[in-house]
Amino acid sequence: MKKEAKNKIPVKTPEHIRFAVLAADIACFTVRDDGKLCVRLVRVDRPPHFPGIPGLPGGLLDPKETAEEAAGRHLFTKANIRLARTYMEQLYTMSRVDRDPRGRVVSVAYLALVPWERLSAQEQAGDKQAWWEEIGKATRLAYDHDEILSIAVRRLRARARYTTILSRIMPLEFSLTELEETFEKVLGMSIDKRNFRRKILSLEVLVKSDSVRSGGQHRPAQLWKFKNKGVEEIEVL
Amino acid sequence: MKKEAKNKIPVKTPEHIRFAVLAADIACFTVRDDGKLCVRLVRVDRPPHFPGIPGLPGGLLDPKETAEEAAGRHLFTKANIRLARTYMEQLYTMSRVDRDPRGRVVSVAYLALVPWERLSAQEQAGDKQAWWEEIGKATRLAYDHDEILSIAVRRLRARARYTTILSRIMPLEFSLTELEETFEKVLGMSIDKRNFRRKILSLEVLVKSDSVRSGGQHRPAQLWKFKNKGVEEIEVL
DNA sequence: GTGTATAGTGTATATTTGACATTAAGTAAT
DNA sequence: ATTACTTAATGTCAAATATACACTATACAC
Repeated sequence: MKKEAKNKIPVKTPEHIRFAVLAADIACFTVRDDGKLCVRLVRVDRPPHFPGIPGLPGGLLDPKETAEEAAGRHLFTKANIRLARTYMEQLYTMSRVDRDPRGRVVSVAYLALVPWERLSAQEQAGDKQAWWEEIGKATRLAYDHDEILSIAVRRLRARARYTTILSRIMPLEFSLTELEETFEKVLGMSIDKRNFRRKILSLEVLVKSDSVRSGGQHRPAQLWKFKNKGVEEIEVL
Repeated sequence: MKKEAKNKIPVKTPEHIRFAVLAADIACFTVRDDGKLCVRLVRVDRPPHFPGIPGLPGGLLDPKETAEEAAGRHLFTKANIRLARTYMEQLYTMSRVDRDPRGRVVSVAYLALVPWERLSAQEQAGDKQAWWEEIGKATRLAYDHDEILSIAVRRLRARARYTTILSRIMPLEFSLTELEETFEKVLGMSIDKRNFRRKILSLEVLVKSDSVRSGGQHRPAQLWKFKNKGVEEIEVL
């Protein structure tokens, strides 16, 4: 219990005053080049409750920091993912009184997306401190991070259907097959190739790139990119 | 209204520790019997910054309380709306450092809906402390409550389109015309009567009630109710 | 019984969706 | 250069859904 002092985290809110410790946690997703939808996990080392247990990256807010800024900072310091290429939106605020065994900590959770292609070798890599974990591999996470993760996946699925949010997890240029596979991975369903192409092209959110993806021993694929960088509210599927 | 609370609120978070004051604010909507979409406002009396300025109901979290519990409590104590008949969902967490001139206060905002019909006479009433204000009457609100309100209206509109959330703002029984008018008010558009009826009935979320609404000097309307109490994820319009 | 006000209904057309199979264009091996 | 292989790219028909639009029904007040 005296770990607290060492970590400098004030873990007990006095009962009679109404301060709380604020944290930000991030569910950061990518689609790895093997096609798997993955989330960035870190080793949470807080005995006795969570000795070497995995969890989402996160940490406390500094006094002069918004929750979003803290999320970006901790995503970098804890999980080694730089914010620059990362899309982030607020997800849900977790305020259960006993969610942190050390004391009252309210956490603002964020959903983040980053294209695998835009991660550095170091960011793609995993080690004992931080790694990419395939979604669906049901690991038990520290605190209420299981719940955050499940809210994040639900939200990602919903937003994939009626916004262009997946533009923020795709590489700059991609083939229609790659885009379709990303939809299939995220939505967990298979999609008819011809119908998908007709629909996504009719939305006019894509533009042809100059280049093609050659490499395999087969016909090269035309590459496309999203017209706009933002996340647009358009019914996709 | 506890006057003592005012004095006991620590308004300045010390810079060197990472506590924050936590609050919950509520954007609570109803459709008044005159058909207007309204939000519940309260008088915020915090000179020198907000002397008698309107704002959303809200207040601080108690140490043993979730944000949602605090939202329900303050909705009652500040705005005199009982939670029992009220639907509530988390909206957004506001964490700008200077959002409260008194010091660092992070607020978890909630979206609430309540059927006008289920409000008591006292809850329907307005006085100088709390009242129903028509949406669109651009009053400037205290803190960042303008922003919360605008996020809430956007969210309500989006959710009205692909969920049955409006079931939570309708009376127990209603005519199809009344339901259509609610959609029109919330979405800010006019809807074809016949197409609306065909669509909403095809979703099979409504059941006929036994009664009709008579009263005007015209043909009485069949009344309907929602099959389920919950908010279902179905594409409505 | 006449006037009035809102409730309630149907149809034709355009658009979108869903199901489904073949040809096109490169690479590699012979 | 021919062939085998692999993924890219494309079209059509039927069904479902969306849109546009106008008249009849029923209760009440007078």
